[in-house]
Amino acid sequence: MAEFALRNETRYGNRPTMKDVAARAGVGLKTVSRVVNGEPGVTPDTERRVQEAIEALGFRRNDSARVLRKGRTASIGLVLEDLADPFYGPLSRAVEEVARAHGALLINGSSAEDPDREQELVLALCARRVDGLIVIPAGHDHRYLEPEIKAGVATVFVDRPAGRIDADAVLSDSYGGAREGVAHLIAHGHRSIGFIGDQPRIHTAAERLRGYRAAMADAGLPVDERWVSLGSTDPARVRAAAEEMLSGPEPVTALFAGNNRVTVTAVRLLAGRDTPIALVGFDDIELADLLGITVIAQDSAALGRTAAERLFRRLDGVHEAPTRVELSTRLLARGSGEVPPPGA
Amino acid sequence: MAEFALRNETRYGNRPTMKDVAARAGVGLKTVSRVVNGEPGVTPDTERRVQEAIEALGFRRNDSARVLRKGRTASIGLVLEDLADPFYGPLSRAVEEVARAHGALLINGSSAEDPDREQELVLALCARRVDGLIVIPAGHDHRYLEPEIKAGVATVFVDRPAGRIDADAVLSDSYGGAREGVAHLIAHGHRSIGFIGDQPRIHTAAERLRGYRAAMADAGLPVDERWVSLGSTDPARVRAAAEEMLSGPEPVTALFAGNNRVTVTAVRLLAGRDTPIALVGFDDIELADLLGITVIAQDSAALGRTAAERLFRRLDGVHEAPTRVELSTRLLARGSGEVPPPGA
DNA sequence: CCTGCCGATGACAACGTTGTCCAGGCTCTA
DNA sequence: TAGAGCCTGGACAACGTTGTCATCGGCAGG
Repeated sequence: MAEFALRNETRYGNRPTMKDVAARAGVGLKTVSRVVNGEPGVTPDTERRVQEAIEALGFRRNDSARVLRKGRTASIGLVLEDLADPFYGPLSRAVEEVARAHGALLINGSSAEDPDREQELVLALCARRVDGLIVIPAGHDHRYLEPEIKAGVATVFVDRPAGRIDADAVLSDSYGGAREGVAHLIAHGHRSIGFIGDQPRIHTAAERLRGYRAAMADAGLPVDERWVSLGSTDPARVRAAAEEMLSGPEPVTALFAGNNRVTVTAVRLLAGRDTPIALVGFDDIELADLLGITVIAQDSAALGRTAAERLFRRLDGVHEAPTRVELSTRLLARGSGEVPPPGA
Repeated sequence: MAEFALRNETRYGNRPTMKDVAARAGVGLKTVSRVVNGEPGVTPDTERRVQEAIEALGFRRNDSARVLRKGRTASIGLVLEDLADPFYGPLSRAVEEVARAHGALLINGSSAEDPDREQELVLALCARRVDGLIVIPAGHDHRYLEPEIKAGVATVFVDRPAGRIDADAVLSDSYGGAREGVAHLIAHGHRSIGFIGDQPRIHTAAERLRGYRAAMADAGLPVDERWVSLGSTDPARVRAAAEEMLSGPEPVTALFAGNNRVTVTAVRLLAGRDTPIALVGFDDIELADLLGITVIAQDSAALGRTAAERLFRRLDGVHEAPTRVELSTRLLARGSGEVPPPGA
């Protein structure tokens, strides 16, 4: 496990300190501190002299020292899976918005869906003494966080629950959403429906598959196991899986895509075919309205906002048992999900 | 200007320190430090005892104190305009990737295109003593950064140059890209081409407009000022501007969209019309291939990577004059830009 | 057996800030 | 006019870590 090591070759280019400012202004150290922090008890004249010295020296308070002294860093950590995934943009932005409202900075990093990297990142953030953590977990065992949580690091999991510890979680209703989406396809006459999802160890992928099975069972439809494919969301894999379901003796007439990456690949694939295949995807996609893609939309901004608000509530000292919140999803019918099966 | 204030109500839940570990292991403070940092000169037996104490207490080194002592924070700041804009996802991810390779963490925030907020954020990051800064500037006067840069905070601007100071910048060739895109439309027979862009005070917007004018001039075509509209990228404004250009006595037969947000709105608008209008947009968009949108693509990941690499080169002590790098763009012809004018 | 050396270990100061507490000078009142 | 009380300003310790330097014990060589 690589280390986030500090280098010790160089030091700051000798930044001025409060001591320097004090010397220049001809006042005591603590007086400078008072001025910098807007504390009362400084004559206007003294304050002016100090301000001038600050200006002249280009002094900027060293928050590292401040943090060391005060114990709080006014920063929170956000660990997500991939900054470049459009799903996380609004989420991350919502978190930042809330953090800003609470005067906190955001430190973030991506786990790239690798549990080791997630742990490495989280612990690096804890070493920085972030006040709180928002984590989209990649791993399934978060017991390594126990000492941190006990020590007071507020922690909220988003999009997927924590593994083997009891912690706050803010999720989308993957099960319900998938169930609704598949039921939608069934309602339009489909009886053989394929499901292509992410790796089964990912909680949302498993939940969505569960929703698929539930919808099929609700309708009394059997599920041929060749219709179900979980695995990486690599386009080649998804494409191969879809092609297999669409060919053979008993091809599916509709596809349910387990997340946005799968949906994109499916759309590309289906665009190249002559017979129309129905498609419903989990997650909304930009321009999906123009392409007429029916999706189960989750509100990723609300996910982030809810998680961040919960985090700050905890930081404000609210003590309650960890809770799990599930935000509901919305079916957006745009055409691709309303295609009837051939011959219907 | 709001302050990123530390709260002082509570302290950490009393985390164990090296002193505690030392006491428990029955060794000196410095020995613990040595073990934690993997320094040589510790007997295997002593090391084991210390490790056990660390484990038992759940000790985690306090990097704030470490930073205070060592002078380097091993973190860099990234200030961008909007985390939710898909253009910045890959950029931000690329920066993170490079930072990670150098063992640094990323602290980031959005300016929301507001110069005051940009300054506030940048200075908050400087107070945290980030080692370096990557900034997508919203403002046009960055003299406030001079003391910081002088004090050794490496700074690289991305996407837009710095204002009123001499600093590194990594840009896309907005001028050349727009010129190529407009020339492409001209080559397909268009003579009246509309340009809809972002606010003129934004450098890239101005450069792209300059490219537009250059291409028109190259072809000896006059520019009717009603064909040019700069302003907010709010969909309503863009829509209104486009509709005005497309109606009236002398409607344009093609549109050049100044950035991804404008392109999206334009695509929506044009999708609702019966007569085809040619469109070229600056910035690529996901699924643009399926929609057949011709774009001038910039490599936002390369932008971020290049900037971050430059930053770390400076942090590694390389001293050279600030430079400006311009990355070239690529025209991706997908259909919408190859539509001929009506009657051609 | 003594000297010198080396490797392991710990004592101590310093990093830059803030909280506590005290000193000195002022005003106000009895 | 003296004492009480207030306001301003500064000295000092502490936060948790790391760099410097001294110490201690053992071991090899004389």
